[in-house]
Amino acid sequence: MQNKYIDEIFAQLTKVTGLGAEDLAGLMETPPNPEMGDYALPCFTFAKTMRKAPNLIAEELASGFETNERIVEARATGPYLNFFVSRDDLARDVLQQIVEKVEDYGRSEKGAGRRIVIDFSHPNIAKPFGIHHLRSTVIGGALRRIFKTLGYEAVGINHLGDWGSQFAKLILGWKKWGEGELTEDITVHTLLDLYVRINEEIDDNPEAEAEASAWFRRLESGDEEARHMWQVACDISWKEFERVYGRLGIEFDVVAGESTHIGRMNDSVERLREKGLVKISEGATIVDLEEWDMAPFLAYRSDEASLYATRDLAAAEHRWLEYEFEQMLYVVDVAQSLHFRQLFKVLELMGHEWSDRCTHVVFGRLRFKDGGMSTRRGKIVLMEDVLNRAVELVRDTIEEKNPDLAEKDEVAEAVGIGAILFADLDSRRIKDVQFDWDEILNFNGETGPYVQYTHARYASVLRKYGKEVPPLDADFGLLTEPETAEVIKQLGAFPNTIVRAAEGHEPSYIASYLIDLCTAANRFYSAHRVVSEDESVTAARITLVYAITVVLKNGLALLGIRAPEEM
RNA sequence: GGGGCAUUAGCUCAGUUGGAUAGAGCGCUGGUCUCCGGAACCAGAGGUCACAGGUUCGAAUCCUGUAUGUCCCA
Repeated sequence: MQNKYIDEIFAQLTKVTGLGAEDLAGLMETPPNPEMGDYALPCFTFAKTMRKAPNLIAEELASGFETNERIVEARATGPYLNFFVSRDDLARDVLQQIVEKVEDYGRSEKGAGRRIVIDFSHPNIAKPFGIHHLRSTVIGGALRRIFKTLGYEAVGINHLGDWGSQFAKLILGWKKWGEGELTEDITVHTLLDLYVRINEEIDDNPEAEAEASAWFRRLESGDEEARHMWQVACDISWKEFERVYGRLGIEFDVVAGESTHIGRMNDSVERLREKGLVKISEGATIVDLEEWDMAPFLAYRSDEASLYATRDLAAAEHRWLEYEFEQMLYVVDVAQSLHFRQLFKVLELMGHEWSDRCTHVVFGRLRFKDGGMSTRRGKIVLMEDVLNRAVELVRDTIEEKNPDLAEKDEVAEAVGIGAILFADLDSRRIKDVQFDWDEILNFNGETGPYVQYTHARYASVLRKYGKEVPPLDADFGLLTEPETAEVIKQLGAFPNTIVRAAEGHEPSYIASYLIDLCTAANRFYSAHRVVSEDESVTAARITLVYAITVVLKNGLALLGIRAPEEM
């Protein structure tokens, strides 16, 4: 919270209270009700030093405050000192910025010269893109855009799960039941069937397990046949992933799976040894973390096989050398909490002073009403099925509500996927998400389609207006009704909302902000006519409506959601 | 057994760094509309903020314990 109004308030209060601007900033808040003011200073803390009742202090400060063209009133309400900002000054300030910057409104250079690595999505190769990868993909994708908007150099990395014993199982499965060569014509679904079947086989037959281990050793030692089959499986999967990412509007700066780090694992483990951190326990190579109440970090299994922990260690060290990041974020579900606490502790013990720049951006799990799902047993909800179903239902709704709409397919795609994305991003990431079709496909209330609808509705008003948008001669002094002022306040809060979302690694702040903006906008719309006989009022309100569409579009874009002009 | 996370209205969730009467949406009930897109707007009902202590002028928010749920531990 820092702007010229706050500066104005501080300029006067620092003299009277003897407190610095920073101390005051920690106290300032927003009144619960806009009728009470725009900013508030609770006066309880002054009671001790000034030896007076807080409400008296508030009154004194209020009467001593010199109002001006920015702060038009300082009023004591009980123990609170409330400030009123000039409505037309605020309107002019906010709307001019939006009109000038348009798609750059919200953008800043705050993060210029600062680099942040974001590890997200990382689906498993040789399995279809499941709905359980939605959250990391969507949260990470949003964070990448949010940081880029703030001027950071955000490096989005897709650390594909393209290494591990599951590939050995797959190869074994193909050897047992596959027909001919493994080629790229095979679909990822065939690979999944194979994976399920071989797991059943291994459960029943311990010899198969040993065979799979042998294949993994061949793979890790660079055996040509094993490597070739692995590569084909990767190519098959990547084709599908690219299609899904395209629909979700997700981009990466680097695609570097676990396999890119396997050549570095030995060096990393060697460094662990040099530091005297490793122990051999039951044949496995470990770092004992009992002192920190954690299970040991497992570097190599007793059969010398690497684990994803090994690969994450190598990857982290490599990324530091490559990027010298200010922060590195791992957007990974809560089930991996222990793993990351272990990893970061090991990095610290190794003497990497950058270990505290690593953060596990935790999110809750997707929950289904009919219980969980396991790829191992082949129970998997496919991402594309979910997207397709949402798009189909939107298509039905369009037929019902707006049958004359042009480009129905394109709009249905934007709105259907928007609904899924918004549903995933609108609550704090730590919470588990209930995946409930009824709720996701109910387009009323706090949903993606509601935000998109609000945008389309005002875009339509601008079209009906028919003249140049935004008008050049708008008098912002006409935008002072309470409903109007609320919209303007919301519009002005957008840049800082992006900052908060970045600091908290919390895209949901953007989603809730958009809902609040829509609510304020729709209230304004139902209370006031935009286009009327009065030309100057019309020009001012059209500018406001234009600003609403701009900010809704910018905000949705941060979440990866498109804003159709009509729907 | 050890550890992480969570618990706010029937359901799904907000609640900035501790501050004014705990807010939305869904669902339910009722209403708005001679007019810019009703996927909207307004109103009503619905709460011991899991429980018990503690810190504080002040706690949904911080601390401790308990309960419940959930996840992790070669």
